[in-house]
Amino acid sequence: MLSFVVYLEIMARKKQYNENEVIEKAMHLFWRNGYESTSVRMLEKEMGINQFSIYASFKNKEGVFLESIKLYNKQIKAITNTLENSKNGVEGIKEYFFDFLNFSREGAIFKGCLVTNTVNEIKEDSSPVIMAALKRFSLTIRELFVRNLKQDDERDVKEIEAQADYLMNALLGLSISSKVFKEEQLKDIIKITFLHL
Amino acid sequence: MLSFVVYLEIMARKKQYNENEVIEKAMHLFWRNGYESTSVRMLEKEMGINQFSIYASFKNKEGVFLESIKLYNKQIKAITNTLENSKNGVEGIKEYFFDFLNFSREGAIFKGCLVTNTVNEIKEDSSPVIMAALKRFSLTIRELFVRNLKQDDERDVKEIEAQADYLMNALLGLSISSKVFKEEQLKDIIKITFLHL
DNA sequence: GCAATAACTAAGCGGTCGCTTAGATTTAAC
DNA sequence: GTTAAATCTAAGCGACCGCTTAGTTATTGC
Repeated sequence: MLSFVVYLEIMARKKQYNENEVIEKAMHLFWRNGYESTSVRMLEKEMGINQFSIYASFKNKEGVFLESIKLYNKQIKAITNTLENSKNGVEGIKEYFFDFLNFSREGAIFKGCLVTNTVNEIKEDSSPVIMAALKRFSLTIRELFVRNLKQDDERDVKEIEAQADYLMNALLGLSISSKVFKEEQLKDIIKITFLHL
Repeated sequence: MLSFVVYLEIMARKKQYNENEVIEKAMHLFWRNGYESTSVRMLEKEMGINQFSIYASFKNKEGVFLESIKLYNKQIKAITNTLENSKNGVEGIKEYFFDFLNFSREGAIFKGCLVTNTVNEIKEDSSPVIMAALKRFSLTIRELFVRNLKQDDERDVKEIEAQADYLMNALLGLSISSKVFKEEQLKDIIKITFLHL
């Protein structure tokens, strides 16, 4: 405890990097490459700092990734907020789908969803902490869908739950499709997805 | 050339395993674990043969995987044939979705689609041969969807193409969803997917 | 039985992985 | 200027990766 106070009082050499800035770079690398196939050596180069600094700041590779998801969450909040504040039911969800497409775009190519990409790659029992964080993220989105579906009051609870699952399925699919299909196709997919809701 | 004749005439020790049998085991391992995180040591144990034998029979790890896809194709042919022979348009595709769910089941858990799982994991430029095989597979399925959609003659070509993309998106989603959602939810997702087609 | 040959076992190759450590360098307090 | 502490660089740790090779074993034709 005392050592903590001492730590605060005596400052030695300053960090030569900003932790938020280097995480931003790490996040984009994970986003493009996935978790497993992003090595610490690659992170080193992309973040512009030595391995020692990576481990000093974020404990381990998993720590870097968890911070990357936090940042991802923060950035995607711009569009989830729009959804959260929308009062136009299904139409609001549809807009979220289009917003997500834009969000996942990097120039002409689509990177999909960082979370979905990683869920597909990670084994539950080898990375339980990461898996838990990813599931938490997905559930949040699904709850937003449920909330918006309730705004159109002709639906009963059971129907809403099933439709939320249907929408999650479409969104998960979109995360893969966006790497294969062209933009025009993706937009048409979204249109058809919402035709009968 | 002559050496080939000699090779046929003089048989030495016999292989102590059946190549088809060991590929079946390899395929299921890849299906459960994905390509990258299935190591040759794991294949060794699962296939019940030494690394030397693996490389002698299939050249390398990629070769084992390509043979696994071939087998996967052969096995899934049971349900794609049903789709190919169906004459009831959209209804036939819907049945394919349900058939696929059953096909991807291993007891209580769903393993998704071997092809989709791997597409998600592989980087195009690091495994171009595998990627090409996977894309070929996906296109075949999509073409079957188009064929069946044409059977209901009220659609024009442009609509059919868009609907085929929509269905592929749903199927890709299902491959992920099946690892997260319960069976009852998955079936409801399929039902809603086909509501308005 | 004997020589030839293919299939086996097991050890090991170079390379990369996530992560740690030894030692030099920068900062701050006195 | 001296000392203490945090941060840097760079080398290296053990483990695992895909793959190969040396040497043994089983099967064949004669």
